[in-house]
Parts: sequence; C-alpha cells; structure tokens
Amino acid sequence: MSLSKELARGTVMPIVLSLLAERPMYGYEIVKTVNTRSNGVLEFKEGTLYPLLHKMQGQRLLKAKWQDGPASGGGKARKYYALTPKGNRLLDASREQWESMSGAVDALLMGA
Amino acid sequence: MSLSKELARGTVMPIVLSLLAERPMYGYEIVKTVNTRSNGVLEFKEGTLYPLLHKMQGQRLLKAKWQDGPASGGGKARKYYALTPKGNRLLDASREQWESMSGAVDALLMGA
DNA sequence: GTAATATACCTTTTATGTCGAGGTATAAAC
DNA sequence: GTTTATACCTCGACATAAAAGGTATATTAC
Repeated sequence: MSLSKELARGTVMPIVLSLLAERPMYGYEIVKTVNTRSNGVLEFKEGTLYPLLHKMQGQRLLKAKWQDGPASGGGKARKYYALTPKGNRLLDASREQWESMSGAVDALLMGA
Repeated sequence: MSLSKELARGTVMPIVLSLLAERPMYGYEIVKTVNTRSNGVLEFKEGTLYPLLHKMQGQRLLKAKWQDGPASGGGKARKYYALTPKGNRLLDASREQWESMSGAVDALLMGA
C-alpha cells in the first residue's frame, strides 16, 4: 500500500455505509462508484470489498438480496446490499468519528 | 483497534514529520504532545512510536542526537530527532496526500 | 529506607485491514 | 472464437499498530 493509500485505511466501511444510505447497491457498483466519484483518489479493490460486505452482513449492519442482472447487457446476477437500522446507527457514529479524527489530524498536520 | 482508532491509521508518520518540522523533539515528548494537542482524540503509544522512529531513521527521514535529561527532574537521557531534507520533502508530499484523501472521504462520507 | 509516581528509553508478539493474485460465470462485440 | 466488460468469490501475504513486557533515573510521600 502506498503512503496515500495507507492513509485511507479504516475509511472503507464508513464509505460503504454512506453509499448504501443513499440507495441499495451491489458490490461491483460500489467499487466503480467510489473510484469514479473520488476521481481515482480512492481505489476500492474487489478483494477488499467482498469480504468486508460479508463481514458487515454477519454483523447485521447490512442485508442482502439477489436480483437478476440487466435484461440487456452482460454480467451475472447482482447482490444488492441495504443498510439495517444498526448499520444506520453505525453510519452516524462513523461520521462523528471521522470529523473528530480528521479535525485532529488537520490541526497537527496542516497547522489549522 | 477501535473503529475510530482504525481511521487514524497511516497518519502517525505524517504527524511525526509535521511535529519535527516545528522543532526537534524526543520520543516521549512526541507521544505526550500528540495526545494533549489532540485532546485525546489521537493516542500515540510508545510501542507504536519507537519502532517507527527507528524505521524512519533507517530511511534517512530523521537524524537522532542524544542529549542529557533535565538537570532537575526525573527521567533518563533524551534522544532528540530532527528532520533531514528527505524527511522534509516527504512531509510536503504527505500533506498533499492527506488533503486529497481527506477531501475525497469528506465528499463521500459527509456529502460535501 | 522504601514504595509509588513520572520520566524516558526499548523489544517482541499478536491482531487485523487491505492488497495481489487467482478463479468462476454471463453476454456482447469483433 | 477470442477479447472485453460485467459480476461474483477466496486465499495467502504484508505491514501498521497495539499490547505487554522490560530497563533505568529521580522526585515525592510514607
């Protein structure tokens, strides 16, 4: 992991929670969405995301539902994930923790 | 590591670089400074910092110099660390990477 | 005098998040 | 019929950081 990628550690789960709060999404879609929305600054990997989704489901933060792929176009069936109430509460907590942590780092690193 | 601590991963080395850019400091001082300046949000541990300082010294990011402890007061001799030019350049790069990374996370997580 | 506290250094082992590399399957495009 | 894009998945390796333990000095309190 490069220096800049190492900085992004721990942000994967919060970001997944945040995206799924917008609307249910499937794994491959989450990867593509993060990578394009962040203009390549963040680069989610499938090897990172799929195990995490399973873990979060086991923790009852997410629930999953299989759905057919698009009638036209390639691809397999899609597994859509959605937030549970518990996932929603963790999202709130994660946002607070991100704000306090990033504020502290900003102060120390950027002299804010 | 808790969720909030996990978020702070990768920030340790940048913060060390940033503090040492202000003035040379010794390890124990770095720990106390970070913990108080961040109001406990960040909590550097000695088991984290000392191995990191040695690693950074090996990478020629820091240079070290032993100095006597305070004439009055407890404590052993102090090992002061200062930035090398290479450390200074990495600090600049780290600040840029922190800004771009935290900006991307802010956008995805906080909807900025 | 000795126990506790604060300072100040250090190492070794363990836990865990992420990546890299690999694998399966569907369907369109060339 | 090979390549490309979609879409799911697992396993092993790695590196950061924490936990736990260890050494040593000097002041304060009993």
